[in-house]
Amino acid sequence: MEAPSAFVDRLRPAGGKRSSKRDLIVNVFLRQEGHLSADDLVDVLRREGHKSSRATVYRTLQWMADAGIARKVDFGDGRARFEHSYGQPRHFHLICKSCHRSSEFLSSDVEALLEEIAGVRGFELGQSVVQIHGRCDECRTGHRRRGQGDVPMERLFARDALRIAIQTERSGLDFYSRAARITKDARGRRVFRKLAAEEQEHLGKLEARYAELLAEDPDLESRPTFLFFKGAASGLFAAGAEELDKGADDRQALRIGIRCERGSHRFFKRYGERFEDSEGKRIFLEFADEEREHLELLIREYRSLAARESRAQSKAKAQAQPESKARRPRTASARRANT
Amino acid sequence: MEAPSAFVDRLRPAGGKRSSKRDLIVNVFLRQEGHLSADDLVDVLRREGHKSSRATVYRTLQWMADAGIARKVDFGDGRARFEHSYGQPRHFHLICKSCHRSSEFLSSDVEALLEEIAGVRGFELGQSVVQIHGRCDECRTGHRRRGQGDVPMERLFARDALRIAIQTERSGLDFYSRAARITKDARGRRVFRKLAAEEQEHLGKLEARYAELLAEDPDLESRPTFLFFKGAASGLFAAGAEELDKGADDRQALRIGIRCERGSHRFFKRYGERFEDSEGKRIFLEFADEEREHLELLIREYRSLAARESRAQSKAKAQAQPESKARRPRTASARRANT
DNA sequence: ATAGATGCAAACCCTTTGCACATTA
DNA sequence: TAATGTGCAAAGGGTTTGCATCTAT
Repeated sequence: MEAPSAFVDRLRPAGGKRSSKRDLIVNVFLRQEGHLSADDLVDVLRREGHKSSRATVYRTLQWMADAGIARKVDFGDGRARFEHSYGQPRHFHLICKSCHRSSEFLSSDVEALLEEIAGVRGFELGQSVVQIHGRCDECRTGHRRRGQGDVPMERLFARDALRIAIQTERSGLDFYSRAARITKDARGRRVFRKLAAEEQEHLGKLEARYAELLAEDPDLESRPTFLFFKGAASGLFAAGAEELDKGADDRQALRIGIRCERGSHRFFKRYGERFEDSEGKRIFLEFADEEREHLELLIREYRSLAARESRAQSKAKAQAQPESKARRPRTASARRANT
Repeated sequence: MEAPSAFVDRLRPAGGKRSSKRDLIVNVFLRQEGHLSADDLVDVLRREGHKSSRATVYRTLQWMADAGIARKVDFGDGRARFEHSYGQPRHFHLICKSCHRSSEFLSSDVEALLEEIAGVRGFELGQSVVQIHGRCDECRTGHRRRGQGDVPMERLFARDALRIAIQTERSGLDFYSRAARITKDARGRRVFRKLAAEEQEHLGKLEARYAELLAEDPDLESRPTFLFFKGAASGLFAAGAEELDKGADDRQALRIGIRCERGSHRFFKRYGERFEDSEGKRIFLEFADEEREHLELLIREYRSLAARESRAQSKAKAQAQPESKARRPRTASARRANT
């Protein structure tokens, strides 16, 4: 969000010389919110006391689009509009045909479907356009809602990413608490407790960051959802917890945990990578990292438990050589878990 | 698909007088496939030996759009294109930025997500635009694939609707066969057998229609998927069958069946209603109707079974008055099923 | 000094409109 | 006859371009 000029400097070598006029236009453009047409931008410049010819503005907008600073969007009203892409994840649009304003949203679910469709059709996916045309809340009801254009999209993205992460963390915490409760093996119990504690701690951090975000902008919480995210990973842990409740031994509990963490890790990694540079992306990728660590821990523990059991088993066998068969409850259940 | 002129006649009163020129332009337009710009249409007319001024063509295209004969689409290249909407469900586009051709697809899953998003944002949903911009298969690989523009979209729609219906029907058949096998009550077994037979019969009809479609156009099967339909109802019956395998008594089997049919009915009704007039729509709605009938039959049977059981129970109670407790296996399991 | 940026006006492209004329109801 | 469609050319709006002029490297 900060240092847009540095950002632009990085992009500058993309083509051409530095020039005070272009710098000016770029900076003014980056200060604007929403979707500007070329003429809108000319007006803003004029209002700020600078005069530039349309041609230059058009050329600069083209230059920004090429450099990746701006994105051209077409709302079908005959004129091209531009939005800056600095720190803004690619997003889709809701366009009110009545007041002609537009708001943004993002849906990984939609993106995933489009990706899949493109794949099936043998299409190399470029940019996708998703526009919902209709009448906005205000135009329908006549009531003015909390403003929409004021909050930087990145903040909304971070808010929603945090919400999803928190929800997932909560499910994870619940899962590990239950797992710790039902695990008989002392070491395994310790591992689950540790993971529960970590989830707890991370949850605390996420909630603190969430509170911080809200403090920076008290209106933030009441704004409409920006990031739609249906196939959330929280469901995985919830399902895992349900499985635990149906009765699971230590090994199964570990297996379920491994499955959940693996899914969760994939999920956040995948979606984190999909988004553009922003706090939301960072949250998802950090999350993915943490889940990976948990995953590795669980796998180590699973191996250790298996090794200990097999040692215990051969020991029991050796002791019970004269007897017909030693009971091997853990091994039996593990075999069941394998199917 | 047939009688487009009748279709146009119905639309005609929408405004204005009949005129030979307009008729001509409309008819020529309706004969074209794909997405025509105004100038494309002028060219086609000229090639067929008719001369019309651009102005008239523009006015006629506008008129067709107003009348609902044509839809204006904007691929972002500065010119408006038109596609005829007669018998064509609303659809989305894949646009090749290399060869500038475009193909269509339809995804109920995407539509459902957009609907949901619009709802959350308080948007009254109008038309949605979904465009996947990228490079098409041919442009990427250089290989020419089976042609894409030749098959009327409606036929693809019907093909895919049939495929989905057939898949669902198969799952349903499997479910009812299993249910019939495990049901102890003779009447209930008969009901399941009847339903299985009906599914079998309907399946046969659908497969016949599918074969017919393929016979009408042998290339049809090899064309890429047009209708993407993920949350298919077939999953419901498969899950139901799985539940049956885990052990279910007669009552539970009926309950599961009711749940599946209800879901299936809702599903096909909902999606059938979403599409525009076409064979695909008809298939879905017919399907929904059939599922509704099955649903009603199952519910009747469930009530009948419950009544018979309760009669048997009170009779047993009366007979066994002196004894300590009569065994009531069905009632006990029914109680379990309730939770 | 020279490649590149700017400003102006003209050109461009797609589309709509004004107006005289032709057609239809 | 009154209302509507058609053709032509002109105007519109958004955008690009040619060219002379500046300005950074």
